[in-house]
Amino acid sequence: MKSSATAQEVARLAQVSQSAVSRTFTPGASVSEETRAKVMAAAAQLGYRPNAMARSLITRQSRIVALVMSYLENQFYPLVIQTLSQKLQKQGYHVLMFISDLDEADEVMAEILQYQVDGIVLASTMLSPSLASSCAASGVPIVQFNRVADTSATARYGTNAVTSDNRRGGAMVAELLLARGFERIAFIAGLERSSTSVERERGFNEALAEAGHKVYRRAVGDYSFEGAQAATRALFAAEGLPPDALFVANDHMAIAAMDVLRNELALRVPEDVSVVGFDDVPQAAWGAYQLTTVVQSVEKMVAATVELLHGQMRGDAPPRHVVVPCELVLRRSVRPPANASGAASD
Amino acid sequence: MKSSATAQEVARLAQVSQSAVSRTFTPGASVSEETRAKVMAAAAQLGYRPNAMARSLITRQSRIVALVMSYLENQFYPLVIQTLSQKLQKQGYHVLMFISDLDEADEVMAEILQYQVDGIVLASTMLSPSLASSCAASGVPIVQFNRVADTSATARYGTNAVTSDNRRGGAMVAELLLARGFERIAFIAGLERSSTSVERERGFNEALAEAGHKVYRRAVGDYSFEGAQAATRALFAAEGLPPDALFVANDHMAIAAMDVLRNELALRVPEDVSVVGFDDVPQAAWGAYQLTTVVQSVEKMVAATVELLHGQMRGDAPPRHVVVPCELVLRRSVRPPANASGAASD
DNA sequence: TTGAAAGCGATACCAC
DNA sequence: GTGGTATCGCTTTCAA
Repeated sequence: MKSSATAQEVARLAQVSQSAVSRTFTPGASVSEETRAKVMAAAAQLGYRPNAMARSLITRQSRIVALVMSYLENQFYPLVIQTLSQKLQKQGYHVLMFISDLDEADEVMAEILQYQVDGIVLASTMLSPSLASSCAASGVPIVQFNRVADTSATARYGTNAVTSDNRRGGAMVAELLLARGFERIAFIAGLERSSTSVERERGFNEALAEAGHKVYRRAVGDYSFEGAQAATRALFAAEGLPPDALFVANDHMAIAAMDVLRNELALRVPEDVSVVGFDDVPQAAWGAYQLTTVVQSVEKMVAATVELLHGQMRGDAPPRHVVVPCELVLRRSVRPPANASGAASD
Repeated sequence: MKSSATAQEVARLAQVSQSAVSRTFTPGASVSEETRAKVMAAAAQLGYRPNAMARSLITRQSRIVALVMSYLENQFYPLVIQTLSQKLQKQGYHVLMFISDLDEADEVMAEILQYQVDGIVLASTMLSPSLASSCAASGVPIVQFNRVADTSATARYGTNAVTSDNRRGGAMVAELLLARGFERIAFIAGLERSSTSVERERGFNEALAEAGHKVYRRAVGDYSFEGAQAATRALFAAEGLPPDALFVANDHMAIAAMDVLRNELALRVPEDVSVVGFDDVPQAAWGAYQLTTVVQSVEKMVAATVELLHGQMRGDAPPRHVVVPCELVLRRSVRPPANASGAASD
């Protein structure tokens, strides 16, 4: 048996019309209990399942959402896949994965459109103008996840976005480090052109400035493990006193940084240098490092994404940029206040 | 513009038949340069892309492969997604993701089959007999990745599998630990019913026995982070001398174990206890721990999977169980030989 | 409630 | 090489 049974065959076996079969499998259609029973019996016997391709050809709904990502090394993204996929599955949608380097985005876009997807989620990838316009042209709703293209383009093409409050998150880090009395605070940026890195740095710098401080040293890690390792080496190889605190634009890079600090430079964290990250990676990632980080909730972000997508797919709801608040979670990679070493208060 | 252009419209604009349009977009069809040019121009103008749904309806090929996974916490699996997705994309296939808890496997299966996928990759999930039979019935080739159901079922339904040489890998660990002179070697198992854990343990025990040794203590971690933490606590809380070496059935759990050793029990790795894992997780995961591990190459395993799938989809090639060799990679989580502490030789 | 018939958008087989 | 036509499996009017 190569192909599974068709509605035609089920109809024949059940002694009803093909339409009846169709109705039986269409929620909320009018079928008598009797016919339905006959159809279900026949269907079960033949192992019949409606052909989603044929169905979507006519309903113009594939119930497929495309998820585009550029790389999964960063532990944050697997979590996104899992959460998004599960939430969508509950609503009867499915995720078609596209791994794409940034330069082949247009090619990928063409493939996506062929599958008549109902929506697109763009994660860890910037929406190029050409991509945005081909989306707009095809009328497929698209949500940018975690990163946004420059707002001008977003506004122009009416695209949606879900990000966390990166700017505020960056500020929270600055406030923490200043309150703990650090004096030589360094920063490792991600991809210079990504909105996440830019916003986090902006908030960070603003808060430092407000307190009359400024960043001590700065390097770029391009959101890669290797890049962050190199950036860390550079920050600590420069002449003058080494940094006493380090804000890294995401957890993935923060882990790389701590790896270098501990295993190459023989520095202790947090005794010699404190480290703060950003994102939300599972404990398996930050475990050994007990990384203090600004957590952006995958759960909330994905929920917002699904909701946005839904609204767009129904046709109501205008495009929006949803900003999810984030939260600072203290762990042992930041040195506690000097006057409170040990006991908490009292 | 809601829906994109159809071949019909392109044909009209290009002043050719719809067939000509179809041929233009069918690699290796016979179209004159002239027609092709006319069609391409019209297509470009209308933003035409063939509708994959309609196409697959008639070609009976969706060029979609379903990937079923149960959880992505284990860093090994994101790598699998990425590699598999990229390799398949290169061949014109795409990955439809299904996250499934083991108990809802049948439900998921039904959904998968609706999409007329060309193949199924089952990772981190066991193939239940019912699942296997519904696959066999539908004639969709299926490859079990990394785990296998009991071989009897595999043979019966003629399913494919790709695993690494877990048994030999387990033996390699035993040989290493014995050669280094450890005496109280403990083991943390994964899911007791999974072939990976069973085979790794079997090889491990066999090699120990061959040298006249046996495992000192044993606990079960169920392949979860929390389970492995608890298992580690149990192993070291038992009365008597604590283990001096620990073989953990996968890296994900090994990281959890080392987390407990270091952060809860204040033990040093490898000075107080050596640890060995299994799998192939990225450096971001093992970095701080410098975990010694048996590496099963994702690259090779995925390559084998794609090849298997291909053979099955073409119809030639019999079902096979491909066993990929694995390799022991030494890092600092295992104490070096006592007589060679420091310099390597000389 | 039911069945017959008209497509959805593309491919494949056919004569020309 | 090209254009007509049947067909893929299903949903959806529309009469009955």
